[in-house]
Amino acid sequence: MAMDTPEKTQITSPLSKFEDSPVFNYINSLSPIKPVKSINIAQTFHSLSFASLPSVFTSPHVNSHKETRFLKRHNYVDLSKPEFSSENGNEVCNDEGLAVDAAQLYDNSTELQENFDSGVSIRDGSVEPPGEHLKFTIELPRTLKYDCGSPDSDQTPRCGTQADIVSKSAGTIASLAPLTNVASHKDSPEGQVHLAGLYKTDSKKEATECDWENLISDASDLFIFNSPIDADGFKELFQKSPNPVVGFCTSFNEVRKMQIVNPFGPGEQNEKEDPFTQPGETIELTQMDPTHDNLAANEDPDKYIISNPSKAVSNLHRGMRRRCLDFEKVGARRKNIEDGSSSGSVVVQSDEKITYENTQLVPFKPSSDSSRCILPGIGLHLNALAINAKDSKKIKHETFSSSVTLSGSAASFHSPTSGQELDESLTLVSAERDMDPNDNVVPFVEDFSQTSPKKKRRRLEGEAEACKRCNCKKSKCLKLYCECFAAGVYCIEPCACQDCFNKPIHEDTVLATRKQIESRNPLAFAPKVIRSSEPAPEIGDESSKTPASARHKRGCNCKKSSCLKKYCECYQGGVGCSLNCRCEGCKNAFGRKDDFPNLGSASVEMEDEPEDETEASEKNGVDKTLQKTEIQNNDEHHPHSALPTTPLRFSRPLVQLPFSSKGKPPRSFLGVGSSSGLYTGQRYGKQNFLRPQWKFEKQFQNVPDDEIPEILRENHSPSSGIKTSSPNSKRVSPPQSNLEPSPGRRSGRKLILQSIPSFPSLTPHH
DNA sequence: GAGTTTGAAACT
DNA sequence: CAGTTTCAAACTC
Repeated sequence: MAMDTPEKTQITSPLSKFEDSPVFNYINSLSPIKPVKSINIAQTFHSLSFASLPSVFTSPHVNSHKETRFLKRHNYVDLSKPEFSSENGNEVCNDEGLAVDAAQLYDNSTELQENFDSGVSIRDGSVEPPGEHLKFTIELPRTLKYDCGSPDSDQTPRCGTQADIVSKSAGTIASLAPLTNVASHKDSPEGQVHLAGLYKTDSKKEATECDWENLISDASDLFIFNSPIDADGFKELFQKSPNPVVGFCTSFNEVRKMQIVNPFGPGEQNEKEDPFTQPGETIELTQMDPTHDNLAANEDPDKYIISNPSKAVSNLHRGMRRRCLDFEKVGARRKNIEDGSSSGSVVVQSDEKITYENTQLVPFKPSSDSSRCILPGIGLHLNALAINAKDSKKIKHETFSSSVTLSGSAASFHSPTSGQELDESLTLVSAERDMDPNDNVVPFVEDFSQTSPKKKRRRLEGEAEACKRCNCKKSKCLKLYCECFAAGVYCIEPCACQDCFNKPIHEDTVLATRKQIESRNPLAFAPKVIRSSEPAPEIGDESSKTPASARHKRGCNCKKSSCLKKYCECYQGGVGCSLNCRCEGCKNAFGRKDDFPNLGSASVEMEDEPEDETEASEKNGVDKTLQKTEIQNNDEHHPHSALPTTPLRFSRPLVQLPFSSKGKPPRSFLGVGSSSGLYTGQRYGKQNFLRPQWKFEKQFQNVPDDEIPEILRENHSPSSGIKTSSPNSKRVSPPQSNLEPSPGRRSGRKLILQSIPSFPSLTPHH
């Protein structure tokens, strides 16, 4: 179980008002299971690796719901896409689907409310005032845009200009529904533009409301999986919450209802069968001018009340799929396809998700939008992120989303309240971007999907992003040697690999291989870098100060690089070496192994820990030339250097990764992806894998031990991490989804996300 | 861009 | 589990 417990028992510093609010607490207290799932979904890898995910969840429905939610979001985003207006006949399908989804969303929400309160049948939903939902739908994208829109901006998100609440909301939303955003972005780069337009136009006030609504809805979605009771509790808490935002509760309630009420039944229905699905409506949506600010406000909600859950779901999945390699589901999906019965509407109880996806995929492939059609699959998202990160803001945007996605579920689960954190995370994302000097801001408009290989290539070099591009010659991209594979993403165009099997076409092979590898090492696809929470309760105060903010799960084994080059996974991951490392002559700028806090050792020295090698050397009074020797002596000299995590932590953020300009983000970060990510994302996620997770990280950190899987528990104490071992006897630290390669960037933030195990082991049986 | 170095992953 | 080989990224030129 485990994975993440949203519960933050200890929050060192309130990131936001929200956190303090009862609501936040409530959310945190929610069952850990849900978040995990979310995470899995979000992350490329996680989902892949866990065949046993279901075990975590009590019922498949839950999963379905969640996914459904994402899809819906996704759809919303899509609504704003230009495609709707597109003249292209091919798009009709897409548009239709989108429209349907949006309508559905609305419809569902409405229905849910009705049902929830009055027990009215689902269909009654039409009665309800759609306004909010619609608005909400649209708003979401905006919000994201809002926050994420300016990756370039400094630490300060755009939203900074708006009321805090708004920004928070946005942030929260983003975190909560990263998938949706991501998917939308990915699916249609064009859509981003529209979104941007919307964003620009919408009024702050409205945005605020919407944001909250979105936030709530997202949160509710997360919670939905929980029992209705929980939802109620949450609701109550929420209402009690001091939060000034008006209508928040209302929105939340609605959302909650929606989710609870809509257990999927609708999704299962065939589109045609669904009385609510109306082509005409679809058209309306299509016609909508994405650029309009407030569709919700202006538009008649009723128009949108088209519900086609199936499509919505499929859309959702679609978005997810692309980003992540969902090995587990691949098989199922494939089966569905083969069945032929799967006209899309057909629902397979066992894997509703898949079913929907299939449906979705079919219609979309034909789409004129190249971006959509390219890889039916999975993993694209992360790749896309990586690819584009450098080139465009849009990419950044996506990255953000993706990162969120990776951690997303968990994150969202944790805290709706963490708006601030979200903002921060956003900022972080921006920061990451910033890390790479080469990262030129490109207009979101740019369609990354269409980027030429050259561009991608270019990105490769400069990109700090986690894009995974491999150059495998012999491994067929089916071994961990392959960064793409390791990150849980399919290889894509930018890859220069040969004989690549890491493609959707070979998903069965990929899946099988993955399983094989996981059987050998369950943590093989887990994020390599684990960000441990700051304070380790077990450790003394000193230790708590020294959170080895992040450590490589297995530790490195560097012999010649002194952990000063990217050969070193620790260094590459932007983390200091730990006791787990067997490195020789460690000079890791992010933290020397020697400096790694030992229990009991307190050391002041850490404070001095040099951010960069030079500094470190100086501080230590060691001449670089002598460093080697010195390093060896470090243990003796600084045995206690245990230190200082604190100093390290904070100092690190300031430090820029040496490889920032050219370097890719650490693989582990991707994990997002996927594997990284992602519980990740992909992405983290590749990260893009996912990096935005930072904000989530914090939450994870404080999770009580009981709720945290043992694996994760290690994170609490640096020392513990060391103890951890993989089944293979390898030292494995709790997986973490770090999207961010460069902890340094995140200075001062408690972003440490304790990794969420990507593998099944996390499940209850664990 | 080719060649070298490096260390993780895989293999024995 | 240790040692060796394979591999591809990182790095250098």
